[in-house]
Amino acid sequence: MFDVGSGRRDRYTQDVFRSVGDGGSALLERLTLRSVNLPANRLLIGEGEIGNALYRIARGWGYRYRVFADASRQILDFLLPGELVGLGAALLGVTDHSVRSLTPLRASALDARLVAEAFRGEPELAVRLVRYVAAEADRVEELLTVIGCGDAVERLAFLMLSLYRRQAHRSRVDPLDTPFPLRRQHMADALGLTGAHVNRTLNRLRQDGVAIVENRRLSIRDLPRLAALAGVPTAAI
Amino acid sequence: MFDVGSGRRDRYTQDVFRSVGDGGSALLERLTLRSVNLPANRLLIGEGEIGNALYRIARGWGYRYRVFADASRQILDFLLPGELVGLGAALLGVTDHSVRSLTPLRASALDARLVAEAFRGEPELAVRLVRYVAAEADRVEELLTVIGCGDAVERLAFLMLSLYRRQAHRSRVDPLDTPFPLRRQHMADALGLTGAHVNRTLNRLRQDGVAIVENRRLSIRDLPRLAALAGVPTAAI
DNA sequence: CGTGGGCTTGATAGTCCTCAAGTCGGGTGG
DNA sequence: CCACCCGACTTGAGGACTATCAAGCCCACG
Repeated sequence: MFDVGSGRRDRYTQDVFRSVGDGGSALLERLTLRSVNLPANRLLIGEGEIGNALYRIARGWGYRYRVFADASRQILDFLLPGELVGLGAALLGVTDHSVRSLTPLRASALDARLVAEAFRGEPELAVRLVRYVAAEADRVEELLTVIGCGDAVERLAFLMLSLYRRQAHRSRVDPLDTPFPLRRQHMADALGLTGAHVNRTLNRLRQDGVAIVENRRLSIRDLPRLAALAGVPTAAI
Repeated sequence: MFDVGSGRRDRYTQDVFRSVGDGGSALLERLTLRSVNLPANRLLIGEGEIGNALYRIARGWGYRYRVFADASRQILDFLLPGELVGLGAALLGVTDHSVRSLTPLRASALDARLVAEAFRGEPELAVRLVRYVAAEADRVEELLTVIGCGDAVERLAFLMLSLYRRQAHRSRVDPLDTPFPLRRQHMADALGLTGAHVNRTLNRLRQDGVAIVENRRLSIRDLPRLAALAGVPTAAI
């Protein structure tokens, strides 16, 4: 008996295929098509082509975004090594977002029929896939909340904490020296700010001894304060 | 053979149980527990209790929201008659949002085991449920985009258009006289604005002949212009 | 070494918020 | 039936935050 909605607080569901049993691993192996390599800042999936494309990121970071009025863009989520790309869209059919590499990226393309087969014969895997999508949606809702309610300092604190925790969840990382490959403009586009103001706000966070972003790395100097700014109850750190 | 990610552009997936076949209808009937009635502005599901609660709205509107830093709130989505409440949370296990009635509300509670049973023995229904969650997530991403990229006029235009289209999708409604039971504060909390500024912006939209909100009803006077403001390509109206 | 992209910083302006007072309308109790 | 009352709406003035625009700097890279 697999558990659905059993209350596990597994918000950062990753490694979808790990410990799924023979069926899941076999499916994964059988449906891996090819490997792609991208330099930084290239289109992996264009707006509209989603639905057939399904990738698993082997190395590097990416992000998915929507364009607004053919002018600006909103980054919806960042994609870390080990995570899946295009799963949510594969379930809905089509969505209007694109995916781009943030750093040099290596990903393996999966056959989108994986999803259909999972639903047909691997309910346990299907549940994992759905949980994955729900966790993605949860992150977007968190981001929406901090953008709708918070000022620039709180938004940046949230972004730092969120990306730090996602990395810490999957591997041991030093809070004082975490990978953080976003440029100013990426933070701006994710948080509804401008690059210039992101820069000013980062300065303030550094001066206040909260956190430092430098050389594509994040150094968290005061985790409790960062979490407080990000709107996270201190108990949940 | 049921279709998964087949490219159907069914973004407003509703009536999840309609035409699912015997299994789906039987499940729905068997797992309907009781009916609840709420006056306007009452808590239907509190933050954290989600996961076991699953409702289907029979009459009235609701909305789900998150609180930020114990002070303000972000409305994530509105819930219209016929729609499901708590499904996304039932899949993930727990999320930190609450659900409240916007108008007087009648809803029937469903047994959350519906989800588990669907995955075990009704793959077609499971796919529909997942599509439903994906469509919800899609709406949240649209909202995030317009809040991150647009000004007050564009945000309000988006909200009007979005709620109009969701109603038009399920029943014939007059664009010149659509139900729109949100107060100023609801629009503000959904769009990252203040009630006062929502009011000023509504005035401008009325003076510009785009749309009028009055007496809990929306009157769209210039649909193409409204859509353009909302960031929707004119072809997609 | 030249070059280009990203970063940094300043000055200015605009959007939106805050606070507050006044108005309106619907519901309630006398 | 009327007076009251409370919540929602409306509008104004002032201020805070963030955007815009622009220029110079630094560094990585060819």
